[in-house]
Amino acid sequence: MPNDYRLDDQVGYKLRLATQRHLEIFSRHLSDVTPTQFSILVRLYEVGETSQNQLGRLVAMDAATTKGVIARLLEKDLVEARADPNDLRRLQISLTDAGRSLTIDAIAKARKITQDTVANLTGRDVKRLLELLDKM
Amino acid sequence: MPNDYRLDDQVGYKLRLATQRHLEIFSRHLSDVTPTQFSILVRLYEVGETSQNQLGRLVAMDAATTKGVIARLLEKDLVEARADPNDLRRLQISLTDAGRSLTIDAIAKARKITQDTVANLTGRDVKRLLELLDKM
DNA sequence: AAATGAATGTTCGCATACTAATGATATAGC
DNA sequence: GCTATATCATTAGTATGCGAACATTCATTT
Repeated sequence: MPNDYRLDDQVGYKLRLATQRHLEIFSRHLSDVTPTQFSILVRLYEVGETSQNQLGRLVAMDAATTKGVIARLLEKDLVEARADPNDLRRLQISLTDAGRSLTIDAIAKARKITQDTVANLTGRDVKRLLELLDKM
Repeated sequence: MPNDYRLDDQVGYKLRLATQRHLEIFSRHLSDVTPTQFSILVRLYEVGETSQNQLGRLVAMDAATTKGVIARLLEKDLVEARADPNDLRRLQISLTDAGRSLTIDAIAKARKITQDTVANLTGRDVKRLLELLDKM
């Protein structure tokens, strides 16, 4: 009988709750873009123009998922796409001016988001949490 | 200039990666149900018959989300629903025999899933991780 | 040069998740 | 008893996220 199994003590369950909480805080501070869209924007800001698939890999996203996220960013004119003349398979993605300024602005807000998310933790706690998540 | 902001060091980003990893391990061990469906089943196993919304709250799920998850569990004949005669708004949900035995079986596999998920962590690490996620 | 295999992007289907809006039913206050 | 409020369930809309199948293009091997 599995009567010593407690759903509430499972890593997966707690991870879901923590993510839920973070998403809620995120959308409260930054309603223009979603966390996923934000990570794509920041990565683009960091590395400059890249192909769509490559960009997806840089944020650990499936090609199919990346396609959808980029489509929504294109619609908002935050990124632009152009064919790579050297490799006709590739679709080069880059930030627009609007995308760049929004990203810079969003990063400032993201600092606050992180602060709020870990508000109940001490500095040491946060460091340890990041380490543990990494190690995992 | 936000050149000291590193996406890879953000709690939200790492949470997403950790969740991703966990989902991958989960589906490898337990392909019959998803993590979400599993948590509903376990909770139902713990508390017995409950209304749909109540059940959703017990696993921190939106009513709309719960509705979809229950619909898929109904289709697989793992749970059954009946109207509550005392409160016609309520839809009482309970495990079927098949659902109960699958749940017991799944819990055994879930232990292995948790083990695999935290394979890189020591016992103390796991305890600390759970505490930190909780505190958060 | 032809064939083979790999990489890139696209589309489809399924499963979460959340918000907002709606309708049905209960209940509390008067 | 009536009404305002709350609760429950459902539906529609938006956004991830993944697997599978596919076409196009590129690189490699024969």
